[in-house]
Amino acid sequence: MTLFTPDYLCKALADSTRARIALLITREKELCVCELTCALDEIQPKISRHLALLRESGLLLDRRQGQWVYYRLHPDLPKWVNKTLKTMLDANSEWLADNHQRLCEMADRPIRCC
Amino acid sequence: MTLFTPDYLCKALADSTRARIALLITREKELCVCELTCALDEIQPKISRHLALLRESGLLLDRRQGQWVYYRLHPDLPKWVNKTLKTMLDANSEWLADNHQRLCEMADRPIRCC
DNA sequence: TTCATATATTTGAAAAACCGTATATTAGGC
DNA sequence: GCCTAATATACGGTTTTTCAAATATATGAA
Repeated sequence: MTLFTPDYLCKALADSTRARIALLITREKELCVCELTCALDEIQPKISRHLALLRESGLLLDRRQGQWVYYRLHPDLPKWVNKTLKTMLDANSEWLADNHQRLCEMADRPIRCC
Repeated sequence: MTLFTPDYLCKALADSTRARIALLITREKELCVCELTCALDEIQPKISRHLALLRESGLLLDRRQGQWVYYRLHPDLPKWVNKTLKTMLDANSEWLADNHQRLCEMADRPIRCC
């Protein structure tokens, strides 16, 4: 079990790419690597590397479904972490607007079946 | 005016020293450098350096009163930043317990007169 | 002015973070 | 098996962060 402290959480989110990933996932519940790559308009290795950091930090959990790997918030996060993410998301929708729009306009988004 | 984004705030708090300073000040409203130096049990230049970062980031505001310099949260912070700090503080009192105790036991704390 | 206390800044080095590119791995369809 | 798409990791280099130690500045008291 990961011990979340304020500086630990902030270190995980102290990067634009990771903060955007975390908030988009907070909003959408679950996203796969290619959806995030499209939403953030970044190259895939960069997204994967930051996702690995977020997974290793204990913030995200992944599951593979066929070729795709989906990431979601870890279900056992302390309540204050979820609350913090929600607060940040609610107040920063403008900051995420471009990412959200690219996600919505993405062609051939993979279909979740479970 | 500083533009606060989630990653910007998290970068400011992505260090144990700075996170403790920010939360102690959130709790105590205002603290001077020597109080923080005592509460965190760190050398003074280290505290001053991190305070300068927090001030330059727009999170803290300082005022000099005699020999002492007091730091408080910047009054113009976005609401979500205050809310985030409050959430972190409320859920992490245990993490701050030692710092808070050292502050309470500190001898000759400077007296605020204004 | 001289001394002491509180605070800030500079310096130089070590550690950590971040990036793009190249390469591995894994799954699915033929 | 081979090929392709999705994802992960390794490599090498640049930038950023952090630190302790030394020094500078500012205030108040004598």
